[in-house]
Amino acid sequence: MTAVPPYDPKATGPSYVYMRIADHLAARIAAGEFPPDSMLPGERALAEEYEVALNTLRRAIEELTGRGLVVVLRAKGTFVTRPEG
Amino acid sequence: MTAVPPYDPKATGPSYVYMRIADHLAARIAAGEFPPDSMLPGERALAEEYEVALNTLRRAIEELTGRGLVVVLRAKGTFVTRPEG
DNA sequence: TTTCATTTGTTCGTATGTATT
DNA sequence: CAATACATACGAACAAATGAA
Repeated sequence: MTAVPPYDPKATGPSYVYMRIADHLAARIAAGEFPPDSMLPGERALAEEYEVALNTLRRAIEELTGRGLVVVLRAKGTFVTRPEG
Repeated sequence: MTAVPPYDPKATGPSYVYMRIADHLAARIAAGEFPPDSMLPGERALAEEYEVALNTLRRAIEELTGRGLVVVLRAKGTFVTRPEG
């Protein structure tokens, strides 16, 4: 399992920034970069990393919660869910 | 069934603007002001009426969709769902 | 108890994009 | 093509919850 290529703002794929970021984060999770139960970097850190506004990054996280890949706990962090359980 | 009192930005209740607006809109729906299958006023109109930013009004609508009270159809409008089916 | 740092949550105002009619 | 209506995205500021000091 190779590492997920860095996020490329100009890559082809889903039209919307938040969706591309969600896909990219999902791939990083699937690749084991963020294992089950681990905490993701903070929203603001991720927003900086992906070079988007906070709201846009939050949209991406929202997408991941919708897919059941993460759970968000206020003032605590965003955590990778364990497949199944 | 009396009419829903006008929205009061300073009233007590849920702390968040979007939640108070969602509750207010839900009451208007329940009161029959917006009957099943009817279209709500546009987002911008409602944002003006409630004196909030567009994003905040949209957050309130999101809350209503979560409650199953409305469905949002892009470029068509926001429609009141029919209780049960 | 109070304070502080950390992290997510809300709200604003604005601009631009996309889908439907 | 134009009008309408919802959708995405930006940047900034402030609020609220949590836990540790």
